[in-house]
Amino acid sequence: MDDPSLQQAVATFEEFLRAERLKMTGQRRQMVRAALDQRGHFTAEELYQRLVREGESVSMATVYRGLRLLEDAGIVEGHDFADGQRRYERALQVEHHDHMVCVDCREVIEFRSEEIEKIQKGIAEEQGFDIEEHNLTLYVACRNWRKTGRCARREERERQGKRKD
Amino acid sequence: MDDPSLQQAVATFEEFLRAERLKMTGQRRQMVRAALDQRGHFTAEELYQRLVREGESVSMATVYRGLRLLEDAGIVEGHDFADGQRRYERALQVEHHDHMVCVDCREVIEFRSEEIEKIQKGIAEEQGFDIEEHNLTLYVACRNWRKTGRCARREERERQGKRKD
DNA sequence: ATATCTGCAAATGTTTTGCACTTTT
DNA sequence: AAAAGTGCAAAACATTTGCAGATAT
Repeated sequence: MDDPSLQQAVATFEEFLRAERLKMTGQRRQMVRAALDQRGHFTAEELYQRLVREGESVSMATVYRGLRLLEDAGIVEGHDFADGQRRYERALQVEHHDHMVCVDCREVIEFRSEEIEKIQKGIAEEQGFDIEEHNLTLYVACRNWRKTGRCARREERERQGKRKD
Repeated sequence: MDDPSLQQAVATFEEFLRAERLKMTGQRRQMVRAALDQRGHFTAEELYQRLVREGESVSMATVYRGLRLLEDAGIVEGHDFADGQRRYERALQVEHHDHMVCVDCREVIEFRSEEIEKIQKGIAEEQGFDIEEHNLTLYVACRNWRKTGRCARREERERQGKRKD
């Protein structure tokens, strides 16, 4: 509630809303809070469920509409991991990165390569383009999974008691 | 009809089907033909429309079911360009490449970077993973588009008479 | 006051599925 | 004959939208 980075995010969002002549509402404020507090990547449904669980009064429609605004405002960033549901993650104070997704456990691992970024930029420029955004996702299998048909990390997590991280 | 690469694709598909104890049918044969003949990237709907236009007897359900098989057999490759529709392209005798998609005209430009591939592999291996597949898509804007709000290539295509390439 | 929001339910668009019938093997 | 494939219409999903009433500026 008195998290300074939350304060900053709310301020950023208010500024964005003002510029667009939109309004700050309880639902939107709660979405900012919940989205920042969510660790890792989350879907619209997950954010909605969380808000409901916390007793907030909000609907799926509002969550979808709000996520679009949060994304436009740069509070969250949306990704498409090709599984039919858009995923979001906080974008404020987070340096840009790409993703690896385990094809078995769906765990998302972040990574960053200055070198790849640079090459990408060069390739686009060769063709006269500017990159607006990009998606680099590696779909990976743990080595152990290839051999055993099971994912080491998933098993590890299960062993630790299924807290859904 | 006597395209050797079509013959090869059909043979490859038949082999795949046999191994899976599935059957070759007229619809599936027509799908292979049409898919290979389709230039660029196409959606399930586009392939279906084409087959219908050509007078083939096929349904959307069969196209969807067939595309999954064609993909599993390595005849086509599916991509998700985050616009809500899966796109396919022929995968036989085509070297691996990544994509740039113009955010305005949606044109798809292919490119290839040995260097990026190498770095990706290294990054995954550092974490103990093997890459099963990957998606590298640059969403780009023509420089001209940034200035004028219109896409140079789109205009060029429109000027040339709207043949949908 | 007035423009914007919200929730609801209905609509959307893509892809999948159940089922009765047809075709391959 | 048995197993698999097909078309149809219905279902499934994630996401969007129209609208009437509620709320922020």
